[in-house]
Amino acid sequence: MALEHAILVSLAEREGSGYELTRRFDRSIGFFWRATHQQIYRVLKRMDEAGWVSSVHVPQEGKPDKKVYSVSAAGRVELERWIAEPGEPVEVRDELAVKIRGAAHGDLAALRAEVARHRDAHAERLALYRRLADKDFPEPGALSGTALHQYLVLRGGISAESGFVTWCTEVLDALEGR
Amino acid sequence: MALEHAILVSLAEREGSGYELTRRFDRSIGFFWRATHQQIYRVLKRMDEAGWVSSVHVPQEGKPDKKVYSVSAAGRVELERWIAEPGEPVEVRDELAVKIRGAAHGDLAALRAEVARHRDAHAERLALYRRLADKDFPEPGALSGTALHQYLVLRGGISAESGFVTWCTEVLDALEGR
DNA sequence: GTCTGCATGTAACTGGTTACATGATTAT
DNA sequence: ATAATCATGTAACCAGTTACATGCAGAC
Repeated sequence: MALEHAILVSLAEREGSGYELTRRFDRSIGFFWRATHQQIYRVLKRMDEAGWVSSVHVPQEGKPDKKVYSVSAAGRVELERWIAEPGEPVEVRDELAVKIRGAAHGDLAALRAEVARHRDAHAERLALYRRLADKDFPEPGALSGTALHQYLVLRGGISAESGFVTWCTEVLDALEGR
Repeated sequence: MALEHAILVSLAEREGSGYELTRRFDRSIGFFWRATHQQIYRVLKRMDEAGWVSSVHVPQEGKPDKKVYSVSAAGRVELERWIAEPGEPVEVRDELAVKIRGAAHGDLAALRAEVARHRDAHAERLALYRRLADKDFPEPGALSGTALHQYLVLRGGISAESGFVTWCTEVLDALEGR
């Protein structure tokens, strides 16, 4: 149950409305924990009831009003508790791996095309992460605090995506049957 | 919706009961698509109704009887269709990344311990995959067919787990504050 | 007598996705 | 005109987890 906590982390960095959180989950923190606006609104409501966040109604001109959420004292306690709590290491769950495993029961050419598609998608993601790292953290050695933490998470994304690209390439080579 | 297809792949390799499938999902194919027995029984029932598999009641001595499932013609068609169908590339969803991102709002020492725990778990998983690769595929260059496909999937696991280990180590170094 | 393995299931719940719904403002 | 952005939600559904339930055989 980490969406609550991902929202707490995001709101602790900066308060915001459900809509603004949705934008953030389309980028940054959402690269590592995706969520749709429906889910975010539902969970925000639950968190409000639990007292982890509080909201202020903010009227706007030319735009619809919004409800701005911020982390309460209880929310900060909960966030600290959760960060220290041991969790399960990520488990791989990869549809493509299942397809490769079943390659003998399908069309090899189609599967190769699929692997190439995944390789390209991961390469694009990797390029994006590298661009973000270069732009936002040009001097990694000098980082500390939240900027360092954000950089480290981005490094994890770069590591994961470059691993996928390498693996897809290896699979393609092996399936080419040259 | 890939559990159906993971089961089809597994049953296409060898027929088996729900219980036997559960054992397989504790190893091999389950390393890349985990499932519990409850889920497997439920999905097998649905697949039977859909005509993708057929079952035979097999009486046993000294053990409870079992229902052995095998892939039907319709199931083989469905499996081939699914393998050729484009799917979504895996998305990273990592609780640990969220915790690191929120490090400023928690206890750093506890977080370091948590990262070290994850590093150890991934290192263990990596060692297991390497052991399996050495044992089952001692001559990777000579592989073809299903054995090659199984090896390639295992290579993906090795790549992913070694990526995690490297990343955790990098994070620990950066958070040591030396 | 207690635990492990074999074997199959039901029921309740949680988390996440997809579709539907509304309505104003601004840019093309 | 039409699409995109801002803003918030409901409802139905699907997938997956946890807990509960049964019962025999064989090993320690």
